Amino acid sequence: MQFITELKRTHSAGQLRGVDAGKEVVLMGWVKARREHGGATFVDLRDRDGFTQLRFDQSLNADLYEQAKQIRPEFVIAVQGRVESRGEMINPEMATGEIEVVVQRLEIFNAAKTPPFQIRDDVEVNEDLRLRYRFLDLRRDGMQAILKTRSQTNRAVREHLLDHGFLELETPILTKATPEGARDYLVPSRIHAGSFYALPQSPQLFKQLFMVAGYERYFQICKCFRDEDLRADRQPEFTQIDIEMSFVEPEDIYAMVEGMLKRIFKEVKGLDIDTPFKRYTYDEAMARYGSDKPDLRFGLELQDVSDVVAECGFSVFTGAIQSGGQVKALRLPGGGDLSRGQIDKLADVVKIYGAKGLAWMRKKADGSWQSPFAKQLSEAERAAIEARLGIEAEDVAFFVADKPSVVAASLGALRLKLGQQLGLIDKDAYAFCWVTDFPSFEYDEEAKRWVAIHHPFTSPRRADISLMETDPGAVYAQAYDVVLNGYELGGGSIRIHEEAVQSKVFELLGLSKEESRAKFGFLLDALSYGTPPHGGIALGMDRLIMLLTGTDNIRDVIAFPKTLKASCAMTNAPSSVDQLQLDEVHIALKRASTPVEA
RNA sequence: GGGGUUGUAGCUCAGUUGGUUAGAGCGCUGGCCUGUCAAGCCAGAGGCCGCGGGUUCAAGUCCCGUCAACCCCGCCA
Repeated sequence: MQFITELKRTHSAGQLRGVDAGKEVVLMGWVKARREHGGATFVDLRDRDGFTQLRFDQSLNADLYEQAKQIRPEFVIAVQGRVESRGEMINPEMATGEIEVVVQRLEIFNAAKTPPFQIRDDVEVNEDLRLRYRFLDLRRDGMQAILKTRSQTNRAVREHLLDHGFLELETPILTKATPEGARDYLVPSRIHAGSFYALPQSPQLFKQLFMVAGYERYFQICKCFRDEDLRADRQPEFTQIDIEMSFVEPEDIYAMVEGMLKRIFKEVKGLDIDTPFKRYTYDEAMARYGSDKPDLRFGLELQDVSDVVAECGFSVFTGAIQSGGQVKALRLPGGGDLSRGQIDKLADVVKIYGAKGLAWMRKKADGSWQSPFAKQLSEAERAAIEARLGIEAEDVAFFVADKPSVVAASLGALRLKLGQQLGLIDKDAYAFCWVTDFPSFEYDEEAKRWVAIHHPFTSPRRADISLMETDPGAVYAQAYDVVLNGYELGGGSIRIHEEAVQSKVFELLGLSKEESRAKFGFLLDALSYGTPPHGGIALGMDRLIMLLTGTDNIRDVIAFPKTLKASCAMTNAPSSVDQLQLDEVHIALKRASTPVEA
C-alpha cells in the first residue's frame, strides 16, 4: 500500500484522450459511479477536472476485481493502470470517452458513508440540506463550475486593474463603528473595556485616505459586512471590488469600469459586450422604469398621464393628483387575453408596494373600453389616454395613482412581473447601463432629519452646493450606479475633497461640530492636509458572479453562505460562547441565553 | 417589525370530501449480468407525516401555537 508515497498522480481525470492509449497512468479522485457487470466493473472516477472510466476485469485480475466490489460512490481512491482505447465503445458524450483505464493497482484512501443526497446536478436537493453538507454540495459539477467562474473573475479583475496602474492595497477589518448607513457588526474589545470595533461596511474612508496619501489608483477585492435583513441577493458578508482614483471625474470612472467589465465578460464568458453603456439620470430611470436599477432587456415603459386625467370624473385619479401625487400607466401590448383572475393577481403585486389598487382598461376589438372606470372618463379623456400610451385594439393598460414613490415602486414591480410572466426577457442578454445624478439627500420622516442617499462623503454637483442650506432635497450628487439586467452591480461617486464642504454636509445631516470631530475627525484632518479631487466605485462581486453564472440566488455563488437568518447551517454559527470568553471582553448578557450546540 | 410559501422514507415528491395496513421514483442492501456510460433486471430494508396542543368515534388531512428553510415589504450610508 502507501500509494501516496510511492506513486505520483500523472493525469487529471478529465485529461486523457485517444492518443494517450498505451500509457501507464496514475489517477486519484472520487468515485462518481460504479457499474457492475458480473465479470467486469466500470467505475467513473471524478476529480475537479472531469471524469474517467476505470475498468476492473475479472479475467485479467480476479483479486483486483474482488477488491473493486467494495467500492461505493464518493470513496476516494487511487489507481494505477493502462490507458486503452475503447474501440467501438467510444462514448462521444464525455470528454474522456475515447479511452478507459484498465486498472492494475487500487488503493482506497478513504471509504465514504452513503451521502445524504446524491452528488449530481440533476437531483434537486433542499437548500438547507445542501448548506448543512456544503462540503458535499460543493462537489457537484454545477457548484464547481460557479466557483471556477468566480476564480476566473477575480483573476480578470486583478489583471485588468494591475495593467492599468492600480495598486492592490489592504484595509482593516477591525475598524470604527459609523453613525450613518447600515447596522454594524460589532466586535468587543478585550483591552478597552466597553469599547467596540466594527467590521467594515466598506473600506470607504480608508480608500479615500489612500488618495490623500498619494497612491492615486487603489483597488481591493474585499469583504464587507452589514447587519441588515437578508434577501435572495443579499448576504451579511459579501465581496466587493473596491476602486478609488485621484484626479478624475465621473467619465473617467465610467470608462475604467466599462473596460474592466468588457475584459471580465470576454475572459470569463467569451462575450463581447458593447461599450459605452447607456446612460440614464436617476430622474429619467425612475420616470421611465419606476426603478433606479432598470432591467433594460425589455420595454413596457411607464407613462405619466396625470395631466390627461387631472380633471376627469374618477376620484381615485383626481384625489391622488390633488394631494400632490400622480397617475402613471403601463401599456401591455396584446394583453387583452388576461383574465380577471390574472389581473387580480397583478393588483396584489402593486399592493405590496403600497398602492391602494390597480386600475386597468382593455380596448376591445370594436374600439370600446372595458374598464371599471371607463364611465368616469369623457370620450376625449379616453382618446387622450389612448394617444399618450399608444393603445391599440386588444391592448391592456394598468394605472396606479399615488404619491410618486409609491407609483414608481409599484408600477416598476408590475413591469418586472409582466416581463417575467410573459417571457419578454431574453435570458442570454446583458443589458448594462449607468444611472447618474442621484439626489444627494432625502428627508427621513421617522428620524426627522436629512440623510445621505449614497453616503456622507459624496460630493454634490458643484452648482448645487449652495442649495444645501436652502433646499437640500434639490441637491444632486456626483453619484452613479452601474446596472446590469435589473441588478445594481455597483455604485460610486466623486468624493468631497474639501474640508469646508464635508463639514457642511455633516452639519446638514444633523451632526454637531463635536460629533463630527469625534466620529470623523481623522477625515476632516486629512481633507485639510492636501487632498486631490478623487472618486471611485465599488462593484458587488457576488452579484456579478450571479449574472455571469445565470443564478438568481447569491448563496449559489458563495462557497459557505449564511441562511436568510444569517446563520451558517454547517457550523451553526452564531453560537453561544463560554462565560470566560464573555468575561474577557467585558460583556454581561441581559438574560441567560439558550445554549446553542456548537 | 410585517406579509406569503413549504415541511410525509436517506433524497425528490404523491397522498381525494377526515375513514382499512401511508405510496412512487431515485438512493441504499442483497442477488443476476463482460461493454455499461450518472447502466439494466429481480428481491429486500427503510416512516416521530417538523414539533406541541386542540377538535373528532377517527387527523398526514381540520383548528391554534411553535420551530426551521425559502420568497417579498420595511431595512440595506
